[in-house]
Amino acid sequence: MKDYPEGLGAFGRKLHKFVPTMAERVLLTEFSSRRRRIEAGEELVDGDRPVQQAYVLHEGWACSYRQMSDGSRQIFDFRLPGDFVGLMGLMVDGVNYNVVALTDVVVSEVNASKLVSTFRQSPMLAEGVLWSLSGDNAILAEHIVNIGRRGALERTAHLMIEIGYRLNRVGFAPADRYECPLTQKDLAEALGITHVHLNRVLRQLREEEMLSFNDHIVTLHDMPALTRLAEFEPAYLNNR
Amino acid sequence: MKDYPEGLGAFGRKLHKFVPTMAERVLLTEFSSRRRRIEAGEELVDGDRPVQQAYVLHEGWACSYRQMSDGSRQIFDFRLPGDFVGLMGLMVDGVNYNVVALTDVVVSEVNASKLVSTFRQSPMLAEGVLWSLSGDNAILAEHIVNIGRRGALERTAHLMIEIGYRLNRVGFAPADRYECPLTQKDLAEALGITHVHLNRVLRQLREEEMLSFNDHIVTLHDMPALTRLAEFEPAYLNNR
DNA sequence: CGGGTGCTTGAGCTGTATCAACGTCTGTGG
DNA sequence: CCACAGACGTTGATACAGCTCAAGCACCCG
Repeated sequence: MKDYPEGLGAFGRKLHKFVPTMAERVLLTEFSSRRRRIEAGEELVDGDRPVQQAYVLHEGWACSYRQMSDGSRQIFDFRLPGDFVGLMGLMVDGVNYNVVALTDVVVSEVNASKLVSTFRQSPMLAEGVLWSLSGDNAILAEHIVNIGRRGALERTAHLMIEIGYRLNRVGFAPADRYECPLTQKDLAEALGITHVHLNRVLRQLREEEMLSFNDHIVTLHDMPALTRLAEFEPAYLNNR
Repeated sequence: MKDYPEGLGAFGRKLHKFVPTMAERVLLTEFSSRRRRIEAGEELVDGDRPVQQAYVLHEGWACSYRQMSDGSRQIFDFRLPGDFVGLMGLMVDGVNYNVVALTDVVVSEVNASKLVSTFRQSPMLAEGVLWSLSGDNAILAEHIVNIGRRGALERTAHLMIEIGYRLNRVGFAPADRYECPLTQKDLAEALGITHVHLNRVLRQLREEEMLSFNDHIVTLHDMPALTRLAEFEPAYLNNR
């Protein structure tokens, strides 16, 4: 739809604004190189391990979460194609969360020296990285608002719309439908409610013909109604 | 306590790791220049206004919040001395949150061109900005965990400890005591509970002699007990 | 065929919200 | 100097959203 660099996939699509020259193009390509596949269930970032490695996620889903001592966990963000994973780990010694692959994923590794050398070679791309992190920030802030102020129904609708938007933005889904590898338990852990209650919420959303989630397919049947219900405003996803 | 640049205050103290040379020192000083005072109650960032200006906060407290259509609001972060305010606004067209000064504050303005020129002149400082934003990210993630998974008592304890830590880190408070300009309503809006319920929670924390909040002074009477209760782990605040 | 994983539903409980009232302090204007 | 209004904090009574515990169902896979 837009004139972004072809062949760089979701990542290039997201950062296309920061790749004006051929030189930047080459650097960005470097970020997307040496791809490798990681299986569902593997931890991309593990707070208990010392060594930290960041990634660019090209395909598949991951989630950032915090394991609680009582056995429950809180997912605080999903990582979708085009997103950085674990960037923070490069900047600090330790980190107290994990990131796990929810599906098989394809990633490029980003280590600290690659990041630093990119900063030296292209201030423009440094801005791009900052921009990307700002976007993550906005998403986290929105999740706080979602969990802190909205009821379970609105909250669920909001997250489902958000994910749809983010997938659509990087060309991984049409506007009203996407494949969603999450279990109800995963979703509930992201929303701060129990999976039992989420199940009832999903039923209600289905009965009111706003949204369905079956066989790992989410369908947003009635976007206007959903948007109204959740008070969803896409501004924070800083599209283009 | 450490060998950080004197005269740059909280901001220099936070970023001292990224100021190895005199050249960087000068650039950082530039970030702290042209200070001005803004009164309590003024909006530093307003999502409804087009123009966006970022700040370095030198003194005083601010908070980032989202106004909900039903009149309630969710505070998702407090901004304390040494923190950036509204950095994201420089990177995107619009923003859907506000930042308001909770006390009179002293700030330096940071505009987009200053930020970009700094990126060009010092990749090291660019890293510093990235590091700072990573820290904000970690704080937001922790707030999601706090609101999503902890009960009101633990949640309150956690936030109070966090703020104490952050103030202590930039030299604005001893380890177990700080001046806190928040009202119970503000705090409740950050914690995702009502001010009525917060009042009861504070009473309980007081009665169990863990924490008191009177006359705008927070005293952490029993840090070990509080830390245990809230499962507080300071790692995410990436001190030094 | 048996066991695991994920989904669904029911019944009862509880943490937090809501509504309402009152107390205290502070600043303001008569 | 008093009267009053407006913030803020405190407490009680009641309601309800979401939790817990428990069970059963539908798959899928070895």
